[in-house]
Amino acid sequence: MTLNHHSNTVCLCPLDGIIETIGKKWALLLVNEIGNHDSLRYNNLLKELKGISPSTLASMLKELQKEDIIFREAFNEIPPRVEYTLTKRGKELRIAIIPLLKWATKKGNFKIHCNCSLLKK
Amino acid sequence: MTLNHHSNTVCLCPLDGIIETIGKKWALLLVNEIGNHDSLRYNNLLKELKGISPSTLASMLKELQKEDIIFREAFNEIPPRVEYTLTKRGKELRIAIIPLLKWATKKGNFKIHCNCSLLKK
DNA sequence: CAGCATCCTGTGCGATACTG
DNA sequence: CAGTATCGCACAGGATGCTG
Repeated sequence: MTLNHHSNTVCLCPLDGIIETIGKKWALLLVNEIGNHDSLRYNNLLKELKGISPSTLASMLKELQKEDIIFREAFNEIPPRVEYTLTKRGKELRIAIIPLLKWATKKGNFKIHCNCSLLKK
Repeated sequence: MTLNHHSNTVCLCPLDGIIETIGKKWALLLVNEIGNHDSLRYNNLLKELKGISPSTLASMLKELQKEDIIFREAFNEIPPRVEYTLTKRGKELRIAIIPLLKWATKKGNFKIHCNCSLLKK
């Protein structure tokens, strides 16, 4: 994806690269789910995100780690334990998408009913 | 994509469905390009969005029309003329992604250099 | 428990040629 | 000019079974 610079117009260059990650089917759901729980483990995520497959979850987790959005902490125990949390950047992302959520709720003439506390402010 | 409702947490239900469109490779670039020019024609878009193929452009245009993000106006002339503009909803989308753009510019310790006027406010 | 390896399907998307 | 039709590839992502 090639993005241009224009001083008098909006450019999307900052999104270059990150859109491929953020736009993926489970990316934001994953970020949100972890954010809602502070910390989550692999099998928890597998259950909470109904429908995601192990392989897909694993690859998304890696990708989001690489983008410094989530943090992986492994404990040397038996059985093994791994906790996923949002990084500072990940928490900021969660905030940054709120306008987009608000936009999405206004569809045509009707408004999608949603109980999200953050959308009511 | 299945999204849950939780009253005390952030939910992504509003994004259900729309993410599949917005997250696509050319979607935001297309919205932005049209927004920057007020109005654009098919072949203009083909040139401005360097690298997009005719078929991809055509399918994206259709999808964005269906989502009420862009508007297609055909003139009965020879040769044929078709103008694409942003709908009200499309213009709002363009504004709604600015926080996301700002977020994306802050990558780790360095800041992406970008000349976008809207990002400097 | 937390994944990885493997296989398989759907589809996003590019290239090119053609049409009303 | 504004697309459509056809082909082909790459990859997202599901299902299942295996491993440290």
